[in-house]
Amino acid sequence: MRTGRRQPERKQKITLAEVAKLAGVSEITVSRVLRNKGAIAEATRQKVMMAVAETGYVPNRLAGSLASADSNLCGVIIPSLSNIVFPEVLRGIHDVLDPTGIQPVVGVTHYDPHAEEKLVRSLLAWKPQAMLIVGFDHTDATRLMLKNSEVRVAELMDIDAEAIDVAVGMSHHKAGADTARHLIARGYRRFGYVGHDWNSDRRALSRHDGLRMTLAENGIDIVDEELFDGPSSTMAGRQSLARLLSRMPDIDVVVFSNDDMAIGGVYHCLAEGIVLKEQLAIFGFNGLEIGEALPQPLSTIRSRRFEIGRIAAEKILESPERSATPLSIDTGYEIVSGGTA
Amino acid sequence: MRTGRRQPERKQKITLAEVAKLAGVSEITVSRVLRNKGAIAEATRQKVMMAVAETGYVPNRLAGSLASADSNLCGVIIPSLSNIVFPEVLRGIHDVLDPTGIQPVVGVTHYDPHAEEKLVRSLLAWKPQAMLIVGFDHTDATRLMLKNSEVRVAELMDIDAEAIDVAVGMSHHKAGADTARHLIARGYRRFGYVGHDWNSDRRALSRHDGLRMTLAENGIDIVDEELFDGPSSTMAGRQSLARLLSRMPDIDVVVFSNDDMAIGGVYHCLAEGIVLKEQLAIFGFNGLEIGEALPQPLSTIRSRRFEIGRIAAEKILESPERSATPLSIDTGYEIVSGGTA
DNA sequence: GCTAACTATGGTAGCGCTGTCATTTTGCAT
DNA sequence: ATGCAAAATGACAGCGCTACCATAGTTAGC
Repeated sequence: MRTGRRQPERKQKITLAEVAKLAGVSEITVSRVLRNKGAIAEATRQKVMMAVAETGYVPNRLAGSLASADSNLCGVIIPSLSNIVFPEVLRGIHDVLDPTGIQPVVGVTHYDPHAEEKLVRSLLAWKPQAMLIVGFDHTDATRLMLKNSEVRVAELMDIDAEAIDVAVGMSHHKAGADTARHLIARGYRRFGYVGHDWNSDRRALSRHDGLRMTLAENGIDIVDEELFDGPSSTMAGRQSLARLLSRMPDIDVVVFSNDDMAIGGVYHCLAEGIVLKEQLAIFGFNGLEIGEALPQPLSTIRSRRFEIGRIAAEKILESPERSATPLSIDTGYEIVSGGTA
Repeated sequence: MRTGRRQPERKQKITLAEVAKLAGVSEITVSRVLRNKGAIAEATRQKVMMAVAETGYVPNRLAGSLASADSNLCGVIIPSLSNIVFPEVLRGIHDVLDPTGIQPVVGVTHYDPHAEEKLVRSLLAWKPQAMLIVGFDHTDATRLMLKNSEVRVAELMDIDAEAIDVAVGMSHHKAGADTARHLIARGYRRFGYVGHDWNSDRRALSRHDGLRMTLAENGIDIVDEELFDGPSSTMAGRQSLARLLSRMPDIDVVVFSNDDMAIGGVYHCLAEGIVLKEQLAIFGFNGLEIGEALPQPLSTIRSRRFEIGRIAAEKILESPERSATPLSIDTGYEIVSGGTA
């Protein structure tokens, strides 16, 4: 007897064959019923559905995908789950994938390009329908794998570099520049900056560069900067602003690397009785809901995170073929005047 | 000629066979090298690795998992991506899965048990190693599928019901009760409540029940409640508190359904010049970082979201077999006295 | 020198599906 | 009846891997 050669005690799994036998039809017919493919007589469909219900059959997508060379999986790679912005992008992606039945497999890099490389490698092994990946900050190997993989690739959040296939996002450099222009127009001249770890968050660095360059073009220097060595957080923003002000009390506006940090700055002012805008202006980045609800809504730039996810997913699903030339989609942003600057 | 029968122009994919031919060994040897399985001579390993590098071979996990009946995929089902708490749980899960190479496939239910059912069905089709799912609020069909699936199942966040396999979380009912006791001990007697949509967030309802019951045991009624018909948000909290106070100005403490809402309440007080704690006390739930950084740190209950994810994932990986009797792990919580109550 | 016990490698048969093509059955105009 | 297209169904091979078993080469023990 050679049957049942492997895993002698393998769980007596229900397969198409059993369902087919019970329904008195062939396997392929069951398969067709389950996939709504091809013409099926109503009576047959019912017989099959009953057999499916009776057996509690659960199809094996591993087998199905292998046979049809079409996995219904989609790789999503984000840098972090600690910050609400990436889950928001994920949400946009999810909203588009959900009705199509494509399932996201999520990887988190912790801002480490080598971790990203490993992730890309192992996600590609699932023959995904597409790969959605945050940023341009890849290793050469990663870029090569993605290029060779023939799957659609979307790079998210940023459009300041050449895409592999499609990039969906905004120019962070330009956002930094616009921040400078906006604040100069409002009369601020003595700029401070409070940021977090640039090594991980390249986009924050990009904004800072845009800010600094445009200020410089207008003959303005950043008076002082305080960089927190770690991920952004409200507490880090609060403490960093305190340190900055103790060194340089006569700054009149502080640009923060993002809203988390900026809200911390607002909290510092509230705690110290510093009158926002009059004594000190604060400007963030992201446009989080929690900044909007502040007594004085946070002045910031609202990025369109949900849309970035949504549009990227849509673009990628549009066609299984990569576009001939890399495409870059600018989702733009909005300057929120707010009440703190 | 029957070869290349399907997808005549199918991408000339590199398979184990090509690598094997190039390396001058058999397929199985390549497979073993790649999986570090069985004894391989160093010279052979090198030959194989060179062939792999040369061809840019990417293994096909669909085939591998099908053959070995072992998918390395893990289903994760959460209600929402809009609230930071679920990404935090995801992070805990991710931290454990990452080193094992198991990849999470994420589904989002939007608090809809039928959406959850569909997700469970389609995730089970991937023959996942385990399923991690938030809450107990399943349809009968969902519960049945999970029970029959033979995969390990962890239900997260809550332990107030019987688990299918393992539950990891805390008692929300008890947290509500402890909130009541804590606030009574601090001398508060005129209680208000501000909440959000209970139909979706059953755990918030559970906390409310615990609060109300324990207050009642102490002869205290909730004076007035304001329920926002939608998901929790800072803005909703702010506006709801305003409405509550306009009806009932002489309340001395308001319990919020969670920190997002409570922080909105704090903002309202800051905006209206209501002195926190003295004129009005505010109490939240979750223990978000952003509440901690407030000028007066938010009084709240800190749930251990990251740990819930971590412990659940660890428990599930411990053994591929389900425990004989359902297990319930209480990760507890911590009352944060804070500065607002 | 000869068996025992490894170590290293290969042959082969599926895993559970689906694509292709062939075949049978039906509907309907003639 | 008759013919013919369309509708239903089925047979079969194979997707790319890995488990199982077999075999060849290598060392050790006595």
